[in-house]
Amino acid sequence: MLSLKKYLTEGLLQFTILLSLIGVRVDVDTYLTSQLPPLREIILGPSSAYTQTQFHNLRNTLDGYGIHPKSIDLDNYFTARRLLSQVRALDRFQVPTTEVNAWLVHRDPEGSVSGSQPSSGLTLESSSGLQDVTGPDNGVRESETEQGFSEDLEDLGAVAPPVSGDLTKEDIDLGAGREIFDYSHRQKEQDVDKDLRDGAEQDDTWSGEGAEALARNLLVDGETGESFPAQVPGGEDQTALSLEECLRLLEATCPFGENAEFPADISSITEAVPSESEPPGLQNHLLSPLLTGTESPFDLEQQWQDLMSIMEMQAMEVNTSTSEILYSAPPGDPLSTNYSLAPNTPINQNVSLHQASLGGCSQDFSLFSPEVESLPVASSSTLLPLVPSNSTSLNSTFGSTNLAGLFFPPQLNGSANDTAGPELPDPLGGLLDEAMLDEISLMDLAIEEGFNPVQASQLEEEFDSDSGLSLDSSHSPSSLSSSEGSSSSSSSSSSSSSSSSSSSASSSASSSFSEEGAVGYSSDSETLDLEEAEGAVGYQPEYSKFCRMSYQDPSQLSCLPYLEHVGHNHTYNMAPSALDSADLPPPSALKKGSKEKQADFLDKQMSRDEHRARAMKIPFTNDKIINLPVEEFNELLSKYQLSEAQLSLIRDIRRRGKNKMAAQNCRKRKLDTILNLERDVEDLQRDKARLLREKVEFLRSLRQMKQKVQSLYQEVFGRLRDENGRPYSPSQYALQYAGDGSVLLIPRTLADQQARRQERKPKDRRK
DNA sequence: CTCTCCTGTCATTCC
DNA sequence: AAGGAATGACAGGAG
Repeated sequence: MLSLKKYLTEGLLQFTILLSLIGVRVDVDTYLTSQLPPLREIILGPSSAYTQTQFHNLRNTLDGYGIHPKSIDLDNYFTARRLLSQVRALDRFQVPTTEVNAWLVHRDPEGSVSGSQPSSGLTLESSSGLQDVTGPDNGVRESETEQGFSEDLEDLGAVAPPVSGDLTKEDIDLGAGREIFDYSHRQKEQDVDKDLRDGAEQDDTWSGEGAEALARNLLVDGETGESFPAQVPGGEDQTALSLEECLRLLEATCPFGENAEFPADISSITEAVPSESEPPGLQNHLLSPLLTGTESPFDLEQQWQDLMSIMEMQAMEVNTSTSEILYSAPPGDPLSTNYSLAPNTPINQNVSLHQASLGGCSQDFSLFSPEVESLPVASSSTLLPLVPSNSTSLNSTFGSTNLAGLFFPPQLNGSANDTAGPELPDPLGGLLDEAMLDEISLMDLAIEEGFNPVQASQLEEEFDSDSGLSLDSSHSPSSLSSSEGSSSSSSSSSSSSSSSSSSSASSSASSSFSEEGAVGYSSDSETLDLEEAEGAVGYQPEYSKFCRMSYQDPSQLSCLPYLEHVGHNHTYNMAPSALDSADLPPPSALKKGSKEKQADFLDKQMSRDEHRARAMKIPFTNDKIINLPVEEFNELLSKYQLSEAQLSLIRDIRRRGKNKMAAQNCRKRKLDTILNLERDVEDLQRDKARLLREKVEFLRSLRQMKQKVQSLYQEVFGRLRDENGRPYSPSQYALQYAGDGSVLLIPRTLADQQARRQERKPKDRRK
């Protein structure tokens, strides 16, 4: 039931967004499967914030080091882990890890405010890709971390000082019988309030100590700076190729070896082919695994995926400029096969040839350039006719015309395929068919999903400008409260260490507690003085503004030892112990004047409940009322002889105080949820863009390989002679590749039938 | 004056 | 059953 509810509330929303991003059918699937854990986290809630747990138990058992299950810190932890995992999972199967990052506990809280939130909120992509994604470890969500820990000052600063007029309404809501709050009570209450204002000068506790900003957490630049030299096939050598060599090449299904001959104007086709040649050894390295089989050792895959991931992150921010590096496959990368094409490689009896193509593919990835991104849309329409035509017009001429069509630049962008396609005799049989089908499917995908790079960029803009998702976290209360959290932690944690009375794990002893416990109930005279001071000063909104949104949780603070050493106080306008001072007996040597302002501050920090409590002469602080564990709270109540009205007020104060904190936490969680979603959207957008780029590159290389195979085919076929020394007619004969790699010269009709057969298989399979 | 945002509060549900 | 967390809804203050 719980999961269902959560799913329906948070999860469904996230899932919807994710689905819309993922699209209908994506080759992303292969990646998403590997992203399952993060995806599930996204769907079911990125953090514990969406899972209700037994906080009481947890809080009581975590014994001082407990991260509040709902705390933003835990959110940070999970978010960081999730994002990191997502990054890792982008290109490989995710191996869940259980390591706990040290930054979680020991991170400098201050760095968060400037380090992470502003960047994440305003410019969600401000940092480099690697930084951005690996950032969580460093500071993506640090501010929230500390916010989650510090909630102790909520009564000190988060409350706008009330005017006494509010009391009338609230008195009715106090839960006590209305008769309790009769006019005399109310009158007295208001009088007390007034007196409090006048006497606020006695409060001398606001130190206003300037807090030191903690050393900022610097985002560690995760960029490796590694450069992976693109491996370029050196197959452009213009050497004479004998028929035997051609056949050998074809048989070896390695048409792109060094010795492969290409027509002189091949350069016009592969305009982006780098001219540099590569060492033969490397070439062999690249090709050898392709010839051996499809199996891909996991370690190799792992390395490859890691490499891809790293390079991906680098290329992400540089966009397409560096993407050519991205796909310079390391030696032996049959993994590229699995990477994207393997699911779409139904080239049944041409396995080896296909692998060779992939090898070339990986080599040709270096050809990728931004301009290519315009290719898929253009070529998709032109390549489509190839599929049916391959099987039907096999008898059409195959020769010089096709050669010309193949090797002229128009071929590259597919325009030549428009005309050449129907005429192609499909000498390559199922190979090209399948490849074409794959390509077309990819193209279709690109079209139907709007994977046009331009559209992708538009999409990004759209998301960036989405008012619903883009939040300026630098202005968000969370970032504001983060500093306060650290500051408040200093006051409360230090005092809590001194207050051994409330040493239980859930004790929320703040400074007021220990002091209060020692001092006890303040005298009436003090109260009166404070009340006088209260009436003297008007409301100053600045204070409430600076002091609001304090999500501090005293219990968490007391449970975090490292915060005890944070000697900062960012509560510039907030009296660290406003409540305490109010209850403390007035210092005898209290000077009026300078102290008066502080008293005003203090008075304005007081919430309505505090005023009420004072008016009702509640003998302990609201902080205590709210934050004490139930047992201690009841114990406290039993110590005093309290009237029914007082008890009722106390319980109301406790209830409201608890609820106030809960509301703050709730809102914070909401905000975090939105930010998480925002971040997830960014990640998915990046993934999407990356996949789009990869797809474009794959298509491009595939096309190039097809052309090369075509040219080789024609080269070989053109050199074949019958027993009379005459060339074979392309309309009557065709070369066919057998499963064992041999090449046969068969009649065209037979080739037609086989091609048709192979064409149907994938179609049926796709249904 | 209106709108928006923030915050506190209440009611309710759930654990 | 009580305590409390979570959250939607509402109101009021402030800009």
